Amino acid sequence: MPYPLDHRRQTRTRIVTAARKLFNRNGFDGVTIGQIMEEASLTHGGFYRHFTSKSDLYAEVLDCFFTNPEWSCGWKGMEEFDDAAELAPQIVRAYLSNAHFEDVENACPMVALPSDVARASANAKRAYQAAFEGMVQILEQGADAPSRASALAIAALCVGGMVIARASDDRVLGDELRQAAMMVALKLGGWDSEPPPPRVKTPDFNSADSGP
Amino acid sequence: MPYPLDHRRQTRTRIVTAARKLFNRNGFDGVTIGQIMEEASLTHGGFYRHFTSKSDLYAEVLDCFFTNPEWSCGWKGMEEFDDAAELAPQIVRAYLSNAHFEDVENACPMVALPSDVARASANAKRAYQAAFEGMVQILEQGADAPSRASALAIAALCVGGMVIARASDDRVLGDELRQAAMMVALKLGGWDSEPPPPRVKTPDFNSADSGP
DNA sequence: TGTACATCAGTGAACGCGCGTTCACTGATGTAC
DNA sequence: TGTACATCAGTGAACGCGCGTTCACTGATGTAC
Repeated sequence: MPYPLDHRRQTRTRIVTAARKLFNRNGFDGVTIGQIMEEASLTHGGFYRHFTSKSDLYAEVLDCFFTNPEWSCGWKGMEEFDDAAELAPQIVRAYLSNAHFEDVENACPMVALPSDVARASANAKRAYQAAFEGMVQILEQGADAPSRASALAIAALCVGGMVIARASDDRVLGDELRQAAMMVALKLGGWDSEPPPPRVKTPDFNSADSGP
Repeated sequence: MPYPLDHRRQTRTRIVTAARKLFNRNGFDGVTIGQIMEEASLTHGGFYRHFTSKSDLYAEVLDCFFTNPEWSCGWKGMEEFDDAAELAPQIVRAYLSNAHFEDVENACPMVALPSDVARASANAKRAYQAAFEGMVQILEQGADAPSRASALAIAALCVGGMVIARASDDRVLGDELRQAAMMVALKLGGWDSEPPPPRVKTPDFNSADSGP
């Protein structure tokens, strides 16, 4: 067995990471295998040592992203919250934050890829759905948690607000929309009276660099 | 000036109509010019008599769709409402209805194409934004209309709910989500106490064929 | 009214580029002895 | 410990297909006389 034991696994991970970044920015058809391999510091020929096709990689990217919490923590910035009642409103704030809006490459793929997934395989859709259900589950937890219907609506506000903001030309409208969605979502969850925990800044919609 | 005066215009419209249908179903990269022209009962070579490029057509499709109300009335089914106070809740119901969910080809492109548009030209984004603002404007009108923030949130619930439902694998979750989004949106708008006008059926989420 | 002409929408073959995929080869490293 | 070997990750040239775009040509129809 030549090469170190996890060499293969590491390379595979590098490819998936590169692909996630590029797919997130440009979608499935907007990215070539050559670009992905170059981003992973490899040449395109080696791709098929790790994946059977481009679609195969796509499914794995979605799955990994939606499954692996660490990948989305850049904009979440909330690892330290184990109290569910505190976690839920913080997720809403982070999801609709400037930081998440601006970091396209590391954004949640629920925002970046919905129409791609709607046309993709059942595998891709399952991965998307799993992510959404995971989000709803978190929102439903906690002391005086919102109803299931409210949790679903809050999640739809988060994803919908971001999706529309990204597809709009005018940043001002996008900001206004995200702020409105955040306000309504927090109210729906019953979190509007609680001040945000002091160690995390409230997203500031007037400054481009704010967010967790 | 050979050919009837509006022959050219009619053909152009046929191409745009065919393109709208196909783009809606398969996205920008998932459709070829040959397919579009075939759908319009023409051969691919003639395409460039009407448009300078595929992107050019795409921008026109978005613009037409978002501007031309008649194109989206299949699922709206609400032309007869001129009373704004009645129109707004009816739009919410129709937007999140089974009919709209199932009719992919004639669906609102805000639902079908958000990630495509997010990566497309400023022209495309402007068209998307115009549609969204149009929707918000309708929701803001009427007697005791909701606040601007509520109108934005209601629109985000409509679009977001549909987008997520389309990208999910499980129809049951999609139905539950759309129902929750509808309930919350109607409540937000203050329309939950009013019964729906008798001449239009309330969307029935348990029957596949319901809707206006 | 009828004929010749001009225009231009539409046709379909051809071009050329890019991309997904394949394949013969290289070379790095673990294993056997 | 050192050498020969086997394995397989990675390379890069090549293939072939599909699609956007071009172009010379056809033919339908309005206009001039």
